[in-house]
Amino acid sequence: MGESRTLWEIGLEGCEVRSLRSRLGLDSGYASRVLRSLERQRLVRLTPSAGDQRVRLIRLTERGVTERIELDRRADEVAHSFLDPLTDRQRVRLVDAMAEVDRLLTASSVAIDVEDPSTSDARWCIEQYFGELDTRFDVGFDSSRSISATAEELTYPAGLFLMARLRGNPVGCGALKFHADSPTELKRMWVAREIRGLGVGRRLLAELERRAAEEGARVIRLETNRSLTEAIDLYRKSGYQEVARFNNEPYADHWFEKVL
Amino acid sequence: MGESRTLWEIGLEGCEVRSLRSRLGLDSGYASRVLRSLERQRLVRLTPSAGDQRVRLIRLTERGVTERIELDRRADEVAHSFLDPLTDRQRVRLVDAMAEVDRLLTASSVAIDVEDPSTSDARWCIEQYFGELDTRFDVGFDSSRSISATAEELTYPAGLFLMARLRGNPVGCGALKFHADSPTELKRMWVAREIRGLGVGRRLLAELERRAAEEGARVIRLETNRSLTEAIDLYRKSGYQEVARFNNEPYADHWFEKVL
DNA sequence: AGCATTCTCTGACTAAAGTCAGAGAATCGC
DNA sequence: GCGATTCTCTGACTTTAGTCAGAGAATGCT
Repeated sequence: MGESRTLWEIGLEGCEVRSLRSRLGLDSGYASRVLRSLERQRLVRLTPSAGDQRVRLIRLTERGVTERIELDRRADEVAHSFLDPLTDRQRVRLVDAMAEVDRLLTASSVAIDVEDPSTSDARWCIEQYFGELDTRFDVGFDSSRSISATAEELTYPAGLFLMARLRGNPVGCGALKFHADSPTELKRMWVAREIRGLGVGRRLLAELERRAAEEGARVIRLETNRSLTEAIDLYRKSGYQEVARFNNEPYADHWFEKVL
Repeated sequence: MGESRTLWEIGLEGCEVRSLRSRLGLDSGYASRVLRSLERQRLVRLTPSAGDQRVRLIRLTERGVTERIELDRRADEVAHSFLDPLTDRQRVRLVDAMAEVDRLLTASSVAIDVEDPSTSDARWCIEQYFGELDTRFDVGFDSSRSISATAEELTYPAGLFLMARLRGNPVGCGALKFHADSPTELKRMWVAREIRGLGVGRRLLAELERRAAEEGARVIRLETNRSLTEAIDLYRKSGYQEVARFNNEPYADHWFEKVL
């Protein structure tokens, strides 16, 4: 039943009831009853949160932890009952094929859409992007020294901001800055490390190009740092040609452009 | 709901209600209500069977066929929604990986057990085996000219009969004939064409050897025809050595034996 | 301070997918 | 011919997994 799933989702550290509810997508009334039933079985303990008296914290009791371990064990048993009749080679092939299916279904679940660059999710993406630049550039990265791409500059009609989401969670972004008298600029291309290699960067780039073309852009250009090798590979494979420096971005080593 | 599943399982040719029920594993009362609901929607027509007035035949009406096609279309749509965001290469990889998972899970669902060689399922397997020999041997195959391996000879303690089943359906067999003064003989190795290449032959052979050893056999031997190349490969790979003719089976070209 | 909002809980209700027992009609086995 | 079995149907009941409306307490906003 759903109680097992809930027990499992609580985790060994416990959590707030509201976060549990939103993670499992449960109705508040339903969640309340499920948790009370777990409490009656002495599998969990509910306590009011210290900070906010409305919020309830839920933790597994010792019995709850035992039960959770038992659930894991039974899941393992099912897995073994599938693997048991197979040879070692077949097991490896099964595990590999399932991982491949999982990867590709994950890839296909990533949705890309225009979003407002000023939302907290969008700002979170951009922070991740800056953080990654800071660790990868030899000299670190300070966004105030770099050419600007503010939320206003990336909001239509000045520009646009694309976000990639996996089951609701932001996992990538990319943006355009339109200019009246010069080519459209590509900015803020970032893909979360966990889902790299699934073609999300390629999809973001293709979608940005499609939308740039829709806005009448003939040429897209961008600058990038030599440490961002995957990005540079992607640009080259997507038809971008290296061109002479066209701006004075202090962190850039390469300038690319593509005629749409 | 389950009605769609039922509608789909009826098939375009219709079927008997009892076979539908056993295929879907439905309770008779529940099935009755589901089918009546489909009948009320004019998706199926129920008629008494000509032969047996207890049995009811179910057929899709024209509306039912349309509905079934619509169900297929919607399933296709879901499949497309998964494939749409992927590149052609990713699609090929997804389809391949899913087929691999399916193959390996099928392999792992095959259960091998000792069964009575006189049941109709066992006789069916042996007929399939004879049928295959008849088409593959240059001179055809007439079991009455071949060395016997009757149900009695393959029943413990004279011998034993293993059957491989996939979700209840027989898909392979293999047998042993024990002898007081000569090596145990291996007979009736057959695997249904649909599930070849999944390692079922190898498992049957390993299980026969294990049980032979359990009965105290030190050596297993067998004869086979040159046209049965997969079987010969399997025997060689499993450690069987070709030996001189040890019986006068008219259909045999090769004689093998393995010391356990 | 006071109104809106958030979080949780309770009670009432619902839909889907069954299970179970028993009955009636037809057929089988001897 | 007749008792046992098979097939189907009906009515009563259950379980699972919820939804919905509203209430109460705590907190946030201004």
